[in-house]
This record gives sequence, C-alpha cells and structure tokens, in this order.
Amino acid sequence: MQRTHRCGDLRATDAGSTVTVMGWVNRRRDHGNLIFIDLRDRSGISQIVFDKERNPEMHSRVEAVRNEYVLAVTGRVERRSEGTINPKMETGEVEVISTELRVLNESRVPPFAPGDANLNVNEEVRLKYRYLDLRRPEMHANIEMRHRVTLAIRNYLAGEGFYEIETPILTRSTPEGARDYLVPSRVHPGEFYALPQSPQIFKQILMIGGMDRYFQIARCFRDEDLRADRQPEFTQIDLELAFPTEKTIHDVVEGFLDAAFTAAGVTIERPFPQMPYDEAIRLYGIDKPDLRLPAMTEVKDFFPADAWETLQVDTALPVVAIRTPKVGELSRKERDDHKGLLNEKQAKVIKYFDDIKRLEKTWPEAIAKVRQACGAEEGDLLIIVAAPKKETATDTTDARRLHRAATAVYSQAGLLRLALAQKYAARHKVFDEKQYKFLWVTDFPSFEWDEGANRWTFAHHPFTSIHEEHAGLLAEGVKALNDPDSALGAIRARAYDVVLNGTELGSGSIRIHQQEVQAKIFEALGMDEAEQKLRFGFFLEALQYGTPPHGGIALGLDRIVMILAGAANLREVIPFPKTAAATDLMMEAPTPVTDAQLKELSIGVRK
RNA sequence: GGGGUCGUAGUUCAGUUGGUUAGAACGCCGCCCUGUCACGGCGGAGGCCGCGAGUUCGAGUCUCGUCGACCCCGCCA
Repeated sequence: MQRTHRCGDLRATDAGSTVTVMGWVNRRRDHGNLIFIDLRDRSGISQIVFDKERNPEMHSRVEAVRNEYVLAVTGRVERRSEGTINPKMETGEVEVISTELRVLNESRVPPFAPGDANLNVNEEVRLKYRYLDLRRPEMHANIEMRHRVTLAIRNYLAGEGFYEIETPILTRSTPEGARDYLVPSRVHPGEFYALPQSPQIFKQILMIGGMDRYFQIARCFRDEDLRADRQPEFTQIDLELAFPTEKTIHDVVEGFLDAAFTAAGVTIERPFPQMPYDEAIRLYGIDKPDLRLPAMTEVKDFFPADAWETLQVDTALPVVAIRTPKVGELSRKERDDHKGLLNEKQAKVIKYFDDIKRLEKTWPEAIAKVRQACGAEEGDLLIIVAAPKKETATDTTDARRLHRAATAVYSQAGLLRLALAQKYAARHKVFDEKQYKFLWVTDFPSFEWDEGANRWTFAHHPFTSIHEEHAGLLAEGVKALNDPDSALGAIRARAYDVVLNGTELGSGSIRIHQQEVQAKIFEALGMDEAEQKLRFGFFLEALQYGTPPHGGIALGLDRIVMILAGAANLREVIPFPKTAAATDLMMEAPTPVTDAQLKELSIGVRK
C-alpha cells in the first residue's frame, strides 16, 4: 500500500476520489454496527468510517483497534451529508469510507492520549514518554515553527554571502566563563577535551583565515544550573564577519530576525532602537530593558530640599518614579504586599513611597510635576524610589564611587519595576498583547568588579574591542588592578546586545584584531605574560599574521522560538530537553559506565 | 550551594482533628448501540498513598531523612 494523501489534506474537492491514508488512531467512536476512527498524522486528522453493512469482515477487525494503533486505510472520499459536517475540523466536510484496512502496528494503552485536546499531564510523564508527547499537535506546531525559523535564517544569511561552517565539538577547556563539560581523552591519559561553550575562538580564526562571512546554527554546552530559559545544551545562531562596522552587523541581525519572524507570521519594526548601556541602567535599571513598560523617571528636582530631609532620603543618589499602568485602586493588603517585593539586601539600598496621595497632601506641586513627567494617567500606579539617608553622607567628590552607588539604586529600582509589572500583569495586560519590542543595547562596560574574587573580570568576553578614546583609561586602569574604583570601570566596549521584551536574545561585539591590544586586555584581567602564553598563546600568535578587523554576534535560537511559540519554558521548543537537574528522563542519561570503560580512559571515580 | 511548591489508581486530582472498607473524573476492560466527532447507556477491574526511619494503640495525614519534578536566588565571560 502506498500513501496517496495526508490525513489533514482531504477537502471537499477530493470527494469521489479513492485515497490511501496512514496514521495513528487519534480517537475511536464505536456505535456498534458503525465505527468512526479519527486518523491522525503530522498534517492533521481525517474521519474514517467503517460500516458493518458495507464490509462486515473489515468491521470486525476494526473493533479490536485502539488508540495510537498505526493504520493504513484505503477508501473513497465522500462529502458528508448535511448535518454531519464538522465545522471545527479542517477536513470536516468530508470523510473516508473505508474499503481496505491494514493494521501496521498495535499500541499498548498509552499513559496519556496524544489526541486529548485538553491534555493535562505532568511534565515528568511527558518527558519520559517524549515520543508520545511529540505526537501532540502543539508539539508539532512548535517543532515546525523552529524548522521554519531556522530555514529562514539560513536562507537569509546565505543570501548575504555567509558560509555555513562547522566547528569542532571536541575542543579545548577554557577555565573562565561557564563551567565546561569535559570529555576524557583515551589517547592522552589524564587529559580532557571540553565541549564548546560557544565557537568564539574558532569563528575569529575563520576570519583570520579569510572566510569573510561565517555562520553556524551551533550547539553550545555550559555546565551550569538550569532555569526555565536555560538548558545545558542549547543552540546559537552564531555569525562573524570581516571588515564590519556596528551597523553592518546590526543590519544583518535585523535582516535575519525579520526573515525569521516573517516565517512565523509576525511582522516586526525596523530598524531597532538603540540605547547605550548607561542610559538603559538610568532609565530601566537593567541591561535588558522591557520596552513594553514605561521607563523610570528622575524626580528629585521636583521636590523642595526639605522634603528629602523629612522623608529621610539620600539626596546624593537618584530618586526615581516607577509607573505601572492601569493598576487601578489598591487595597490596603495589596499595598502591604509591596513590602514583600524587596528582599533584605534590596531594602538596604532603596526605600520606596507608594502612597502618592499622602505625599500629595504635603507637596502637591511636586507630585503634579511627577505625574506629568511620568505621563501618568488615571489608574496608573506611581511609586517613588530613593536611597535611604545614611549616618555618614555619601561622598560626592569621588565621581566613580558615586556612580557605583547610583547604579545600585537604579538596578534595585529596576528590579522593583519588573516585580510590580509581574504582580499587576493581569490588570495592565501589557504582557498579553502580541507585541515585539526589540532594542539594541550598546556600549557595555568592558570590565566589571568581581566582589568575591576581589578583581576585575570581563563583562562580555576578553576579545571585545574597547572604544578607541578609552585607550588612556585602559593604560591607567592596569596600574590599579585591585581597586574597584579603578579607571577600568569607565571603559566602554564596542559590544551590543539585542533585547526583545526584556529577554536578552543575543550578544556580540567588534573584536580586538591587534595583538598588543589583546595582550593589554589580558593584563588588565590579571594575566601575566606567561599565563597569557599558556592559555591563549596560539591565538595571540594568530593575531600577528594579518588579522582583519572583524566582529560578530550569537543569538539564542531556542529563546527566539520560545517567544514566538508563546511558550513558558525552553523544553516546549526542544524535542529532547533536559530536566532542571540536567537529566534526560527518556534516555535516562547520565548513567554510570563500566569499570572497563573507566580504565581505558585512565579514570577512577571517587566514591 | 540555598529557598519555595509538589509527589495518592494508567492520567489529573480530592482525602476533615491522626481512626475502622482511601474516593472522583477521564482513561482501561466487558456488554449494548448506524451519524458520532470530548458519542451515548449499563456493568467491572484497577492503589508499595515516591522511598526509608521515627512518634503513636493506630500514619495517606505528624516529625526527620532521602529520591524525583517544577520555579526562584547564587551561578550562567
């Protein structure tokens, strides 16, 4: 038997023709002498009719057929009579009157029915029986969208002159950044490969190799704890190109995102707005602003100085208003609940005033200005956030220190802004509407102070160019490596993130292509010459052989598809995802291995 | 590493202050049914209450430990 049609494709225009369809039994309705079977394949569902009068032998065989049996059915497509048409089904105008039935395979009773329209089953069960879960139309839709998005990106980039190039999966461990997944070498006892956290060095080497434009739908591995939007192995759209400006790269990314979203049936606006990191912090308190919600507004100057004295606010630091739209009147309890939105650490950095009406009694003019500056409308919630006054006044003479303190206020206020948005999401409904607000965040700090390690570390990765005019700061900064207020903190990188609705989709930069600059950066990170040579010797050498200026970016494919699918976690758009404990419930991975395997790898396991 | 929620029939859940025979719905099995499409009717089977200790005359229920799922913090250049 040869399949002639797919189940979901039959239409009234097929009436009269004889077809053969194959698929799974979605549901069976047994009326005794008349049996209906909904047959399902990837394309959809068709109703097959088995009539005892017309074919008693076949009818008796179909009585034994159960859910998820795999059938091949030949029959005549007939237009359904008036009153039996099912408008809820794509194929509901027709049905197949079966003339031949072959049971291609039987099925045990499944732990859950993939054909159940309102499936309510624990994810643990879904993951264990992933093959059944994948039969569900919802999963088909997500996987299909992922395919379409990926294909659109491939086609777009190929059209822009990018080569798709594979890079090694077995590579070298780099101790900085995320924890590596390690693979023992049999040939070199005691030595290990690492799975790539990203193809970063390889793609830069490809540029040095004159490949001009590279991309890869690349699998990356990071041995860190999981989140709803983080898997230990994930897929990046990774690209790099020679002789770029920031604009070249932004145009390419916007181009393929446009193609990808179009493939998913979504129109997006271009060009994406841009915002320097420092402005993002000042307006949103975070480096990945969600533009669906209003920014914070500086309101300190609207109040007379004595107001801040009364309210016990530190006037050296910012005072901002947070507006949450369309919240309406708050009950006493709801207002009390705001306290719970701050953790202990946050409460040290900021205090808030959420009873605007009370403030208004004392400072009516100030509050009027606040409302106007925020663009507040009736029903919007306004909360004023400031730093609590401390025993010793904040030092305003040290600009870098002051900046650090102000940044802490902005970021804690930003977290409160998001917590409020989340708390009142059901009321403002901003998150319900299908809107896609893209943003480029640019000019990230090159270095950030690591409190724990008490040293400077890179904010993006150590191959990121700094702005040329900050070369002096770098020279100054390397002389004060142990000072959190060193000049290093003021250096801005030629780095950019693409952000969508408060989610970081991707991150990239113009790379360093001069060996001396690269060595200087390593030095700023506390690596002496010997250590540089040990860890990146080959790369520093490569940079000396005519490296072209180059830059690139990597975007999380899983996250893009997740957002397009409206899914709450990545597992919905990954066919075989891992659990929060990084296990595979279907394969039951990881597993112990035999002593013989370990011996061959010169590995002993500590009990 | 830390915090939270959850774990009872194949599935999703209920289970009172610790009390006698642990329930419901869907699914499953049998019989009936020629126009259903979440078909319907009648009947039936199905339980290591995650696992292990403890408290108690008595534990699904209380305590401790442990395993697993999910979410968050740390972590993720």
